[in-house]
Amino acid sequence: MIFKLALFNANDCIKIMLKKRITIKDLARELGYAPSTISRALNNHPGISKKTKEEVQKAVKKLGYTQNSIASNFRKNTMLSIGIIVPRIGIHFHSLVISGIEEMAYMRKYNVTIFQSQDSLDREKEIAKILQTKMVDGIIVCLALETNNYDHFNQLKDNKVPVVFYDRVPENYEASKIVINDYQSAYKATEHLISSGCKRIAHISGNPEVSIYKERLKGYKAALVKHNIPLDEKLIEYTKDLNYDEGVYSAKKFLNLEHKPDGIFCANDYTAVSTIQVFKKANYSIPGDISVVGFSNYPISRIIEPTLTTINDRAFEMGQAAANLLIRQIEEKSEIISSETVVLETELIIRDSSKSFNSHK
Amino acid sequence: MIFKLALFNANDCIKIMLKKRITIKDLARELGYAPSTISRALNNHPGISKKTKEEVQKAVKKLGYTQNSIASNFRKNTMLSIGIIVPRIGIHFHSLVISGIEEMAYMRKYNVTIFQSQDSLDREKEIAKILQTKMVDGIIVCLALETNNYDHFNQLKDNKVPVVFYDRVPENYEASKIVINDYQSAYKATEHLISSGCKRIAHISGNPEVSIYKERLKGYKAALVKHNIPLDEKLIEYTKDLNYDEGVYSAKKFLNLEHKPDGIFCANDYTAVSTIQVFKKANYSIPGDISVVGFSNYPISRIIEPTLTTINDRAFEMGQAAANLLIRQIEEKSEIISSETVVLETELIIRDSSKSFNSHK
DNA sequence: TTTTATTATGCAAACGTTTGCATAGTTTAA
DNA sequence: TTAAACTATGCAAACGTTTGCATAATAAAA
Repeated sequence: MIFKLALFNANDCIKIMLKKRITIKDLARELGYAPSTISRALNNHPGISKKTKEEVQKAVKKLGYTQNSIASNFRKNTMLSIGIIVPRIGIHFHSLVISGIEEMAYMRKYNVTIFQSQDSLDREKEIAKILQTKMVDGIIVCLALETNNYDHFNQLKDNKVPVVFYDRVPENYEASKIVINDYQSAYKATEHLISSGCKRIAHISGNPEVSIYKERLKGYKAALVKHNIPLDEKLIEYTKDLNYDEGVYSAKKFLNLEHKPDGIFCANDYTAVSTIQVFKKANYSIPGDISVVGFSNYPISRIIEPTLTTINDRAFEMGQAAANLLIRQIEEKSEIISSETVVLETELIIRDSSKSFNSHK
Repeated sequence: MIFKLALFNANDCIKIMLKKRITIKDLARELGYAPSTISRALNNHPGISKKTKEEVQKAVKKLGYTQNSIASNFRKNTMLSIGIIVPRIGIHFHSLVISGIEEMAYMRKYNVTIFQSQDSLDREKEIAKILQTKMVDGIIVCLALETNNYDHFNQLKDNKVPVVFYDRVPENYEASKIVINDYQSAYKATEHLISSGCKRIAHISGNPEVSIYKERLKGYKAALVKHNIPLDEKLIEYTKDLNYDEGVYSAKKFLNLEHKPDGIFCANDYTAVSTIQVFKKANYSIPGDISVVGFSNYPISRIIEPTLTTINDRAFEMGQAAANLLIRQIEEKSEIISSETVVLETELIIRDSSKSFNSHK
């Protein structure tokens, strides 16, 4: 033990005994180099000889040096870090997006700090304030349900922190956005119902103040109009946040109509699932009597009986795309942050809750 | 315009024009105070007069100052940040835990940085290396499936970075842990099947090398033994990671047994759901012919028909508890980091996939 | 041999904030 | 009136790393 300790100089001994962190200076003292040389050696700078680099690596192991990345980030004035503001992490869609973001960020050596707005505008503002303190190099946001104005993101813009929005994105606000084409997707879903023989198609909508639900509603209507099917407001149910119970409620209303629908396009899978269950319980056959199409391709859509025809909303890819775009903007460092909108292609996944194109008579 | 600009001094003008960040020094110059005074004013230090604090706040607004928290963290040698290593964010259980962590952390002014190990030991090691560079003040980990040795956490220990494990925790390794009592929970679940009249109870297990699944298996066996029901290895199916398809496979094997089970305890809800579906498809009535109990209380357990009796594994609370314990350890700063294990109480949620205590004859 | 490149290293400042100690000014107590 | 206490502020160092510039040492070219 004494022999082992003798290999260290007095100062290092003290550091080790006090469990102080070993710094570059300690390595410098140990090896008789200047701190700058150590720094360059650690960063594999070309001007440092191979021999020295090896010496340094050996000393790193010996003294147990780990970089103080706060100091490094401070000096380099970059965090290699991106922030996410998400309504709720527990919602499957968002957790998939976050997963995609993390995956892409990790590859590019960035790390990812998450915040939940809990769908509250106030909290979103608070978080925006926290994030503009140079804590992150860029931010990815899905707006809170409550959010109807975007001033709190201006400060970030002013400080040249790039922001990329996804899914619930601000309207009439210059910013980078990653979205799917909700209009087009809803159109596609509705058209699928039409072409599989449905004549009276209902829609369970989210809050139409929120742009994505507004677009889905529009797409639904456009498909009907295109195929000369009259719109009927009784066939549209508006919900607050498209949860399971609201789906039950809406489906029951459809069930009680004198002239019942033979197809329902739901703005998400939760309501689609509850719709299926309500109609099954009322002894309707799906898709025999009524077809149901959802939106999002949640895991449950493959499990519910019948399995649910739905739109794959590409959550994971959305996260990847958001991280990708954000990091590009961070690293561009041009004077003006460019605004770019990426629209991801969705796909209609046809399962058993709707008749397939071929099977309709 | 000129008048407005005249309110700024020359230096500030340059800063603003170049869009350089405003610092404490700029505020100091603007107001004729020392930077230290500004710093104290901003941090609401008692030694600074109210008048000065107000002046400073006014200048902050005027010049648009935001703190450089990298610098601040650097100087204070703390990040107010906790890291999470999680197998996969997209798994609902983990996203709930993360949600709980974020919630607690946010209240305590910490932020949360997430990493996915993708259930890979190598990646877990890599992340541990990244995290020990003083990037975070403490770490919360759920081990990767592959992980069978814990040396990569020793470096963290050496650098006095507290670590709290949850759910999949290391065995025979001194560390803080947040767990549920898997043994007890499985015992409870199995006993419920017994007391609702089942005589032949099967089990779908996860990988029994993983401690939580080993414990669930043990609990299952113990309940049988306690109630004098003979163990039968044919009634136990081992899976790799308890996914839906493995559940289907296992359930079919049970279905093909000459002497079929009348109750199945599944180590998670996915396999329970597939079990229900397999038996339903084979025209078994649930819970009439066979009862099924799951584990985790996933959202799907309330939707599947029949709704699934399961164990509430308290994911959100687990996250809260982990963050709580970790932050306490961070702030204790005692010389030795204490190891503490918190066992959360689970509850059996009885739904329609098993007969209730009262209804069994 | 002298000049010019080339290579390897060191010096010292800088990044923005915080903080222990010092000090000037003011009030209170003796 | 002087000492003591308190208030408000300033000075300067410190945190650990990086980096532009300078320099010493060596090798190559003239």
